[in-house]
Amino acid sequence: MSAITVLLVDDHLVVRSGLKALLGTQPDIEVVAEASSGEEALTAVEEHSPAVVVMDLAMGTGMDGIEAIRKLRERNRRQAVLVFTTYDSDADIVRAVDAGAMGYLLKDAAPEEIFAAVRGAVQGKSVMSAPVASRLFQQLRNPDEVLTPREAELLSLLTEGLSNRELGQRLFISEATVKTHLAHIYAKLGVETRAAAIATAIRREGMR
Amino acid sequence: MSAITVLLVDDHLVVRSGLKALLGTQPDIEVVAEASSGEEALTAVEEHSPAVVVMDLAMGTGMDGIEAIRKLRERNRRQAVLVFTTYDSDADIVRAVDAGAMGYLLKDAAPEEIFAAVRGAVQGKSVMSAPVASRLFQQLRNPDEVLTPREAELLSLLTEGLSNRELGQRLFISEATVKTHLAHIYAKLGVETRAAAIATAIRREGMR
DNA sequence: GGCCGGATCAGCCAAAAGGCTGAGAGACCA
DNA sequence: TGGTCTCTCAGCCTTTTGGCTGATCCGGCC
Repeated sequence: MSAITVLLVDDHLVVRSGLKALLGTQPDIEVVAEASSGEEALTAVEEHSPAVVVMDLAMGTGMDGIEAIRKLRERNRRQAVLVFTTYDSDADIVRAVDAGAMGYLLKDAAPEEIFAAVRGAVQGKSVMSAPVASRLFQQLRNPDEVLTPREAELLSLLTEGLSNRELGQRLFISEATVKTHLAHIYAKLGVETRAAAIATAIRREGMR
Repeated sequence: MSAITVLLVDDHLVVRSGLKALLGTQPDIEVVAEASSGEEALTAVEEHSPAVVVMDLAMGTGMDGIEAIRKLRERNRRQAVLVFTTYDSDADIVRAVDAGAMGYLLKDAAPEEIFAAVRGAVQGKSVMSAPVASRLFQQLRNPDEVLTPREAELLSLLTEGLSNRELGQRLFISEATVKTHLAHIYAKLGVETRAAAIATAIRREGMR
């Protein structure tokens, strides 16, 4: 039986070669190509038809990882894609899964975990790192922590550094209403100050 | 003549093995040890006395890279340390250089650049990636806008959402001093509130 | 029709943050 | 030696923010 063919996509050469070395230790896995951007990934898939694409979400320039996943899946709905990235941001996880990723691994994952994810991906299995999974579970268990559209709008403006007065003016609501919304947002995010809310929002949702 | 001995410090296994593979292609460079945390790095240096320590700043748990550099340099002022990290944040650069780093490389650096930095470090030369260098130049042109190491440290903690009291406790200074530093930071960043400072810092510095 | 969640607003009070001035200690440099 | 920079701290005052309670309005939904 032939080995599982893999395409690596990451804009960092050292990460690619590290992952290649790691996967190379497995006789049933073979890295057949590498790409350093979303664009390159698309052409590399055309050329090599890898069984699995292992992709970083953060690409320095051009198309980002999410967009690349979406395009890959548009062209071939059977294409297995694994996300292999540094940060476990709620927003990124949701967006990646939505775009069609089969699994979501963090870069500090154990080698065995990575091997298992690659093998699982070709069988259509979904594999994700424990921290990622726990985040998703928490979202499912606690729908109370989901922001309403208006709250999300406020939070987004909050991360631009606006004061309550400015928020009110921008949204055509009174300062009192702003404060009410903020109180709800703080409760849902589990913080007590606007500074912590901003920090949490940016780190958790990938806002910037 | 013997090879340049190197200790790799990064909490991501794939990055370590990638870097090791890359450096292994050079006959005059030898990776003699690896560490996945600041604590491990300290003991590994004791044991192997590497000529150069190549270190990521962002360590998942425990001592961060900056702290590790400081401790290494306290024990041996001749220890060459190269920072090898993902983001070119102003604050991190200033703090790393202040802590005693000899060079500052980004993870997407070209292999030749990395080799040159390692070779330069043992001779006491300072090497940095082009984007990092340009940031420093810009700072030199506008010295009024350059944060002092202490201010950068505060700003970094600020982006974690801490209150003035918490900042004081964390840094072992009074709340009054915290407020003084913050006032200076706001002036240099051109903002008026901590929320805006956090937003600016994160967007401008790539902090997270 | 009644219930509920989301969005809107008000008032009151305590805590936190910010603006301002002034000042001492230590390092570094000309 | 004197000047400059950084870090440290204090007091005073105003503005902003956050916690709490209670209230109205509207659109879906059973």
